[in-house]
Amino acid sequence: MADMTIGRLAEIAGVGVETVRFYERKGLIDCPRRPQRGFRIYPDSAVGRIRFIRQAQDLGFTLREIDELLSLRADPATDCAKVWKQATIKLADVGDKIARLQRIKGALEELIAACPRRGALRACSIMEALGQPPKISAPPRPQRRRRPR
Amino acid sequence: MADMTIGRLAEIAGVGVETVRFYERKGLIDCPRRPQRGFRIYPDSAVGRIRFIRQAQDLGFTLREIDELLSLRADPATDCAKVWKQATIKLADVGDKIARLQRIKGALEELIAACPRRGALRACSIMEALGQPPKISAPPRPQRRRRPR
DNA sequence: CTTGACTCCGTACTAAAGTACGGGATGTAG
DNA sequence: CTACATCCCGTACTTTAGTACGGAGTCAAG
Repeated sequence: MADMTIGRLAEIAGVGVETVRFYERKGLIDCPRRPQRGFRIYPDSAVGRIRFIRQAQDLGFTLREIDELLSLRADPATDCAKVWKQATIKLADVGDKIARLQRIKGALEELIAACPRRGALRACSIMEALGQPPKISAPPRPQRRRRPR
Repeated sequence: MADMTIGRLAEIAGVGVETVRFYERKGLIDCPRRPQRGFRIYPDSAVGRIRFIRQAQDLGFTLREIDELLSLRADPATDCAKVWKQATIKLADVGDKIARLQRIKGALEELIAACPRRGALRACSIMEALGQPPKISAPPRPQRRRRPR
């Protein structure tokens, strides 16, 4: 099984047809459009690509970040040092996410263990496990904060 | 230092004032509005709350999910078994996220290790580490897929 | 050669999560 | 007491990530 139409691709990858076209517009999947009559024909590797995108999204990466992630394996013409740097940054990012998820996990486990499974709930907050100041220690009031995301 | 106005809270928590009001509207932070003249006054615990929300968001939880997460520590009147169930579900979810992030991490480490830091790039894709079929094995073509998210 | 499923493209709409705006009230430092 | 920073509320705008729609072209089975 190789080479499929957009509908089939969308189906096995578990997304809508429009989503595939959307990702194409965003440059997240290389556009194939073998125009034997205008129809897009995809290699089955496209399935993995789309699955990767969904997974990464579920892990908190934006499409932009996923694009960065994907372009790490891009054309061999790129400067390798640049790629290395990008990968290193992403690695730190991922490590950080893991650490924080592990804190949540620990807190959840504690919560679950502490729960007698009947009666009222003891004081056990997941919140305790997080919310510690990272490093933003209140700059000297630069009037009207602005924080994009 | 306890009890602050919305502006101060927003500042230390590292968000905009509007965001705080937005979270209040969404029921993510309990509305304090001690109306000694309409102004909202927050206890400093609100800082942790907001930080928690941002962290969780960064880890791929939606505000709705965060609400679920937070309501686990809610009022002691709730049935404990219900809370336990919710927590267990979330725990599985978190474990899953961690596993997948670890796969990405491994792939990134490999990529970094394989990169000689100069010259052209060897064939090394992060994509390899993911994209394996979860379980959706193409249902018998139920005509016109539909997949919300 | 018709019919029904599938594709094309562009445009428009939606939902989530904020951000910005504007006009009015309030509180506090000088 | 007056300025000026903050606060109030509601409404409107923005970005991200899709979804939906509609009219037309296309392909394959009967």
